Amino acid sequence: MDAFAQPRYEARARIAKALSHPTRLLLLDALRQKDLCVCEMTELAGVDQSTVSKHLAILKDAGLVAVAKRGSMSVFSVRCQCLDGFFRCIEAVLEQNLKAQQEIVGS
Amino acid sequence: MDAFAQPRYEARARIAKALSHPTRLLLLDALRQKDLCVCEMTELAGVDQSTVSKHLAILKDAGLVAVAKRGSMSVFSVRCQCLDGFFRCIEAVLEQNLKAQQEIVGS
DNA sequence: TGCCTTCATGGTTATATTGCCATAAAGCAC
DNA sequence: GTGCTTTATGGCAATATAACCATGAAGGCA
Repeated sequence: MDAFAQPRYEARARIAKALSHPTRLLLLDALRQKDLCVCEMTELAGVDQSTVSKHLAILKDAGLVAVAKRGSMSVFSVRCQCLDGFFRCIEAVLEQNLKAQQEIVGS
Repeated sequence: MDAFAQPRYEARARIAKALSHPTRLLLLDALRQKDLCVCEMTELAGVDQSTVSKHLAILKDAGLVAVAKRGSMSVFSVRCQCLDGFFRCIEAVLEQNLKAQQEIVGS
């Protein structure tokens, strides 16, 4: 790989990696509806609060969410509208894979 | 997490995970220009041939690329147009992060 | 046939990720 | 002040990922 291209692809991969865990996708989906604090998301995700906190830190480091302190609570919000494009792409791949599976079964 | 939602998010995450490595992003970018065989991509990526082969297997398992045998060569191609949406999303996040960085420095 | 190219896969090691528990910091109420 | 809530972080164990090397299978050609 080109030495100039490498950091570029690494930066992209860091973003994609933040989007590559089911719990983080769930949290992002929920945050797209409305802003939420950690304890609400802990309930939603059904895993330990520390686990949720770490997932949110990963999303925050990637620049995907923002956090605002409200008293003792941390309220998170999505930081970009562009996630639509990402989710649509994933859905399209899943649909396509499903269709391919059905063709195999049907043949 | 809802027991019904879980497999859904896991399926999404599998696709996203396939997109979360710099070498795989490079390969996909190259394949968006034109179909390529493994040896060409090995040259491009600058890593071991077996490494490229494994990365391609991951992309194939995710349904992101297709492979066609041509003699002793395996020619890969992108399998969905939707990747534009994905890449645009990543670029938007990167741009936004860069802008935020500049604001911090500039303040 | 023999030789070369192309590719996929098993083995191994190093590193990264993920989950929980325990804990500590900070805000709020009393 | 004491408590309770909310959150972030260190520690640790289990698992996953990724790189290389070595090898073997299959195609093409002389």
